[in-house]
Amino acid sequence: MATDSITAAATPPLLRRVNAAKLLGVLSRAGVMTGTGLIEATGLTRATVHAVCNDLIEMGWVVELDPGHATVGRPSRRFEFNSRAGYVLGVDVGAARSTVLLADLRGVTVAKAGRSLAAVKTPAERTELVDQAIEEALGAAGVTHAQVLAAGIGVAAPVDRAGHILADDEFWRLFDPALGTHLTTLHHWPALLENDANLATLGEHWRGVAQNVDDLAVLLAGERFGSGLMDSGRLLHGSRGGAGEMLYLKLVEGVGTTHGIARTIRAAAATALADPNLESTLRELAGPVSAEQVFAAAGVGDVVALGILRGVARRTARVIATLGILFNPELVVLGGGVAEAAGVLVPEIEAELSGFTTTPPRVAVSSLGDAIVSVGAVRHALNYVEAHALDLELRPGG
Amino acid sequence: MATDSITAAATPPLLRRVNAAKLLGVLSRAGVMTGTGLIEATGLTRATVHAVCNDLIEMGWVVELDPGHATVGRPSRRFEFNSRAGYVLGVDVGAARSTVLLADLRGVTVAKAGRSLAAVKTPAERTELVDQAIEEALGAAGVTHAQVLAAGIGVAAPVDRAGHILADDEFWRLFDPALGTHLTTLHHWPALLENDANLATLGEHWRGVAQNVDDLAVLLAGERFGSGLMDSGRLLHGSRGGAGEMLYLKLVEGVGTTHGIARTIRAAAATALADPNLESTLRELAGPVSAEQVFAAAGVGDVVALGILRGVARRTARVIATLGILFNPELVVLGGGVAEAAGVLVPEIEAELSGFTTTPPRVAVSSLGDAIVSVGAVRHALNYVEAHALDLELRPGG
DNA sequence: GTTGTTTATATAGACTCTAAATTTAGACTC
DNA sequence: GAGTCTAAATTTAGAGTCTATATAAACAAC
Repeated sequence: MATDSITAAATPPLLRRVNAAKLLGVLSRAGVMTGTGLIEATGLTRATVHAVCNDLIEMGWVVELDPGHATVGRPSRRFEFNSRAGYVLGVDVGAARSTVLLADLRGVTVAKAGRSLAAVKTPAERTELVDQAIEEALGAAGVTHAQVLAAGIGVAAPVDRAGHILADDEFWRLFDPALGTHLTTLHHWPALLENDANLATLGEHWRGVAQNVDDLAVLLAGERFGSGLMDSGRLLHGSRGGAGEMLYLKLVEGVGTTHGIARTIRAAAATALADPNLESTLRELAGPVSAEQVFAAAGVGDVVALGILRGVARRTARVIATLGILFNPELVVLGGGVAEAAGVLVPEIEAELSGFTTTPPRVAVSSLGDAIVSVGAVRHALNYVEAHALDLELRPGG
Repeated sequence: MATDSITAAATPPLLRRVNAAKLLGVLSRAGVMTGTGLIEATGLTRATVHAVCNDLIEMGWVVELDPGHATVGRPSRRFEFNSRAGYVLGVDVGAARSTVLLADLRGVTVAKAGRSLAAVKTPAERTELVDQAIEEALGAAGVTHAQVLAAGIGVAAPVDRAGHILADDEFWRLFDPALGTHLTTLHHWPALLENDANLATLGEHWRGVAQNVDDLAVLLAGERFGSGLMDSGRLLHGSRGGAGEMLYLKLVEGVGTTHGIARTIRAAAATALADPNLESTLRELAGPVSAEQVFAAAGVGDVVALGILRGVARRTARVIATLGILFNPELVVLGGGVAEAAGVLVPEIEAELSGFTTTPPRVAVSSLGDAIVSVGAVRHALNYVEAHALDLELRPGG
């Protein structure tokens, strides 16, 4: 708004760029199209469509297939988006584990790898293990470094719009000061850092339960609450990448901490079993009770477990209520470690929500499981590739 | 993202549109520029600049001035943005009062009018009074209906991105079902509805204390808390226009209601004075104590008043903390009825905030006073005009 | 009045698109 | 198997946009 934007003047070649980008976008979503199909989809004339397609074939983004079997008339040229013109990486650098997805340009996963980070003691060790996972994924698919066009990297830290981890925050500065620069400089591709909850939001919007939902919140709810917020299809970042931070929960009645669902369940179970008068199948288990065990016990009717889950649902409803009222998303997606099991909480959560607002958001549980962040990281990288497609140089694989 | 957008193909005239829009934007911000200045600002060549300027002069958006006194060389053509090519209205339809600003295309106010809505009983009466204020402003400036290009209308209700008041909400449906359609159909200009807190945010961003701050929250804090949220220069709306709604405050410890600063102060004063043991200058006042009186008493050292304000500051800090943590704005602006007086609360609020987060937003008090919403409404209308400038037909005034 | 500087105007060339005419490739018909 | 039909590809002409360069104009200074 205030920018006097000395962006370049619009010259005739800009038209070709605009039309080429548009055609490539249409084709990448459709996969294969004929010339006539592209004419209808883009509004361009046949002459232009062919000229643009020839350009894109030259650049490597499009390949021409054998003409299809025409029923009548001259056979069409058939164009296919060259989804193997390059690859992207989606990397989730979690607290306990790093997951790497290697995907083609349509987002189809071609390799997967992971490393446990549980024993990591230094940032350098973590980076090394992440690199190992990346190399493993590339090796498994036979993809060279030069073929990778971008990598999305999810971290559990505030990341601003420029992809920088908030340096002011001492915790994260200790955590991984060099992860971003390391990955960006060591490899040939841009490493696009983003907050993990934001990537989870991109993931659900792209391939999860929030497709076609442009006003969205994703609540990572396993060990610690964190959220990603999307308004009109755009992720929020705030001034220092802190949007979605949930530390305010310590001010919310009936919530009090940012402890997530799994952690809250474990604590509640420990408290309940400390009371010798309560009878529960949970008592038969050896060692501390896990959240999964409580869900399982509730599934077979254990009264104590059901009581714990009811309390957790009510608490979670309060978390969702604050987000839902202030942001007004159409949908709140529960993700993170407990996502599948948390499905049983949804009815109770929704019932509770209606006590806080007359226009509550819908509540759903993630369908992406462990991959919620890494799938979003792939989408993040693809967004970059789509935005810069005509500027990137494609290199054929070895 | 999911849209297969059958937007029109990019044809050569699009270039002219792009360049004309850019040049007009530069000129509207600068006021008067020479051809050479426009060349530098736009990156276009002289031939193109002149061609575009001739087009814009033809359309009425630009006027050519007498050549300036050249120090050396051939005198430049001088072009001026024709800020009187049309006008916009900024209308604040508040609970108690409606304020109308009439502004030229650079946003300079050329007339002002208002009506009290205190005695209004029906929507039709309200609409009638708003219309009266509009007519008064137009009459005072000698501007005809045909010269008005757009009107921004602020209402204290959720308004979605399309400018529709949330119809589901029974309160607002009773309030003013037909205000939008009435104003749109009765006059020749588009009436662009928007939530009042959102307009306040536009206003502060444009002409208030938040200039150059693109991650911003404005907290209307007079009788009832309401907020407008801006991320990266864009207003948030949520799925049904409810973004910024603060009903969640009833779940926040130490807040409990959406009652604003003025209302909270009055209630605290009444409570304090009910205790016969407390000595205070407030006791000498006749009738119920107003918020202004408490601010005044505190200003002269009244201990009870100071205690009330301290409590209000702490409560307000909790409101700002929730917004500040979840949204991470760079700045939170306090606006509404108590804005000027609330300046004295800021130090206490900021001190309190640092107890909730290590990265609190800055806190400031609105500089726009009563006009916060109507100024934003003018900006909202101007945004529309700028976006559609080349499609609008300008009509000379009578 | 001549010179110098800056700007305005005119012309030529390049790139882009559309629109319309022409050609082509395959299927179908007799 | 030659002719016909159809849809698509290709070619050609025309219009709009920009830049770059050359030429003309207006004013100041000497």
